[in-house]
Parts: sequence; structure tokens; C-alpha cells
Amino acid sequence: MTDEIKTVARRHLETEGANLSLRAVARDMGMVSSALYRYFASRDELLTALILDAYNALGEVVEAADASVADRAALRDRWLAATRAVREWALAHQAEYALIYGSPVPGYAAPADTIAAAARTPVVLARILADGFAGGVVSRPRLPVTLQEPVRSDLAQARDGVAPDLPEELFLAGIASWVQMFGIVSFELFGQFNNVIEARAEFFDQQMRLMADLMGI
Amino acid sequence: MTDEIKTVARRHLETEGANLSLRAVARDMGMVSSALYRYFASRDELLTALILDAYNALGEVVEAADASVADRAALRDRWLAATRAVREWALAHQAEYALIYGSPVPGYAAPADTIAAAARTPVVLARILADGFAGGVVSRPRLPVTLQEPVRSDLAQARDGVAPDLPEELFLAGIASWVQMFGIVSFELFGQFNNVIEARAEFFDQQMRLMADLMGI
DNA sequence: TGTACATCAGTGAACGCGCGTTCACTGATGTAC
DNA sequence: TGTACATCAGTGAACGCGCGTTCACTGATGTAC
Repeated sequence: MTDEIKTVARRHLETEGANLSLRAVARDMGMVSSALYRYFASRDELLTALILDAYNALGEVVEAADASVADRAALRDRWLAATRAVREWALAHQAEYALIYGSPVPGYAAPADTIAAAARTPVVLARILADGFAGGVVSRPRLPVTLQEPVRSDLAQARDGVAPDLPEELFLAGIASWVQMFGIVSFELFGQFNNVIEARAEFFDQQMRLMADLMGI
Repeated sequence: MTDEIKTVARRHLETEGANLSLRAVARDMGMVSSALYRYFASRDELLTALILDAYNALGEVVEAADASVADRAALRDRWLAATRAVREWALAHQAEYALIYGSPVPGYAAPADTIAAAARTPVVLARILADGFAGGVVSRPRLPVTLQEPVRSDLAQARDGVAPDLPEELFLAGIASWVQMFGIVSFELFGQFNNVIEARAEFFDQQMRLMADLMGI
């Protein structure tokens, strides 16, 4: 039943954006709005559930895409599979993507539980890079990077939980690639590529290959 | 008077996001809501004006930042000045930034007049690269790029209006840099860097230098 | 200098709609004896 | 097998609020003669 509510709510996000209306969701389910309070204590709690689900759904398809590459040493294939999975999920779930990677919902603060779910996707990407480093096929970015404090320690700390051995320079290239990937997807979805780039899938691949070159995978 | 309305409306965006309320704006101005209709035909028209203003305000500071570099051959300085201007404007005008680079406002379609205004910022960036190419200091990205159709012709077409002589490969690196810049700013503003990157200005600079390296400027 | 008139910014009431949340309740279902 | 009871999903009315937009209007200001 909570699942059914979330499903209907997701459909509403699609047309209304983050202005999610409990009453509209209830109406669509043929229920009275107060009935929803048996399942969610408030509108914000429903929103939080949707955000969590979105992070997890995305994380799941990315993990699956990475895992689907049988040759674990084929880093570039894993990278391309994982990033394509992000783009495809985003295209298929535009409203949910906007919910987690778009402008923050005014007056709503995501609780701390979302952090772990949000990390799933970047963790997959970091692991690909870490596998490359552990296997000795990549040791530094293909462009020289000179790191200084305080950026170096920020990177070191962020890296420690995920890929402790990775050199900060390489991790920086990884973050650049992570940002590039979501940047392209957001530009595509939010309209910045209108009248500029039409062959979006091919363009995305092109850029992801460029970032793979930068990381050296 | 229309300026005053827009100023108040901008203040409202700051707290309410894109759910801009005409009545609230009128209330803040000590007017009755119907009075606003003397200045804007509808809420959407006010939103459009704010979007146009935002694109133009951003474009202006970026153009000024680029122009402030006396040595026009100092491409890297121009690039860093222009991109820092984007970040600083975004930080100082977060709601307006979200309006133009965040998730689309549900039910609202930006009219065509916004296209030219939206182009101002990328045009500055493209011109820096074009100047570098015209001056002979840069001819290709620092990483090898192999372009195929249909991406090549998308790039060619987008480039023709701005920097007709630029090789497509170099223009691709420029777009990667453009995406990277807005990707970092959006991640910073929309919360993806929370608990990951703390030294944001330094990190931004670091990444912008990396992209400058990629472009070869 | 004084009067008549036009302009037009802003008013106030109304229309018809939406919302989140509370609260006492109904009535079907399942359980215990 | 049959009765008494508890559970609890869903109801419906209400509270108090919000919204965009229309429309006939007031009343101050400026202009023309």
C-alpha cells in the first residue's frame, strides 16, 4: 500500500515537479486525502521516501550495469556501462532525477539517511578506478595535476572511505569525470542542449570516452 | 516600478524557490495583488522576465570578468576569471541560478527570447578558445579526440555561429569544460558536495585549471 | 489664475479553485472464546 | 458453529490558509483651454 502510494506520487512528480500534492495523490488513488496519513506522517516524509527510493533505484541500475561486464579488467567498458546506465535511468525517470540532482525543494531539507543512498552511484565509479589502480594499469591522470592544500586533504578524506590507496591526483580526475557525467545528463534534461547538441546519446558517449582518457582507463 | 516588482520577486525566489507567488510579492510591496497586472500580464510573464534578467546578469559579469584581463593573450587567466565570475555570481544569486540552471519549472516553458541571453556566457568561453586558436597557441585538445558523425556535425553547427574556424575536436574540449564548470557549480549549490568537498573555491579553481590543461590554453 | 476633463495607478471584492493536517467516526475483517 | 470483541483502513467534515485572475471602481495627478 505504501508502495502503491509512492508509485502514484512518482507519476505526479512527472507532471507537477517537486510541488507534490498529497490531496492529488489521494484523489488519483480514489481515496480521501486524510487516508494517506495512515502511511506517511506528512508530505515531507513521503518526499523523503521518494528521494531515498530514487537514489537507490539509480544506484541499483548502475551497480548492475557495472556488474554486467564480465571482464572485470575491462575498465573502460565498465565505466561506459555504468555511466550509460545513469543517463538511461535519468531519461526514463526525469522527475525523480530532478528530485535528487535538480534544484533543492524549497523548505525541504533531506534527512541524513539519504547520504548513504546518494553515495551508491559515485562509489561504483570510484571502485572502477580503484580496480584499475590496484591492477597496476593506471597510476595517474593523463594530464599532469598539481595538488595543493586544502584540496589535497579534502580529496584524501573523501577517498579514504571508498578507495583508500588511490592517489589524490587520480581521484581528482575521477571526481571530474563524475561531475562531467551528471553535468551532461542535467544539461540534457534541463534544456541547455536544446538547439546545440542533438545526437545526445552519441555525444554523451564521446564525452565519457574523453573522461576515460583523462583518468587513463 | 517593474524593476521594483522584479527586485521583490527575486527576494521571494530566494526563500520560496520557483513557486513564485504574485500575491506574496504584492503583499511585500504593500499593494493589492491585482495591481501587479498593470505591469505583468501574468505570473508566467514575470517569471520570464526574471529568467531573462538572470541570464543577462550572469552574462554581463562573465563578459566583464573576461574583459578585465588586460593581456588578451593570457588565455588561461581569461578562462579562470570568467569561470570564477560564474561561480561567484551563482553563489551570490542562488535562487536565480537555480531558476536558469536547475530543474525546469513545472508547467512553464521558457519562450524563445531566452536563447540569446542564455548564450552569452558560453559565447565568452568559446571566444577565449577561438582567440587561442586564431593566435596559434592552441590547435587541438591535449588528449587525443576521435570524432565521428553525428557528433561532428552537431559540434560543427553549434560552433559555426560563435567560432567558425575552431576545429571540432577543440570545440568538444570547450564544451566539456563548459559542462564541467556548470556541473561543479550545480553540485556545490545543490548539495552534492556536502561532506565531500569543503574547500570549494580552491577545488573549483583546481578543476578549471584541469579543464584549461585539457583545452591546451 | 481657474475650471473641465482625461489619464491611469492602484483598490477591493469576488470567483473558483487549491492545499496540509486534525479528528471523531464507521464498518468490515479477523480473532478469541 | 456462533457470539463478542478488538483492530484498523478508510471516511467526511472542518480549520485556516493559500493561490491567479477578473472587473468595476476611486481618486490623485497632469493637461488643455
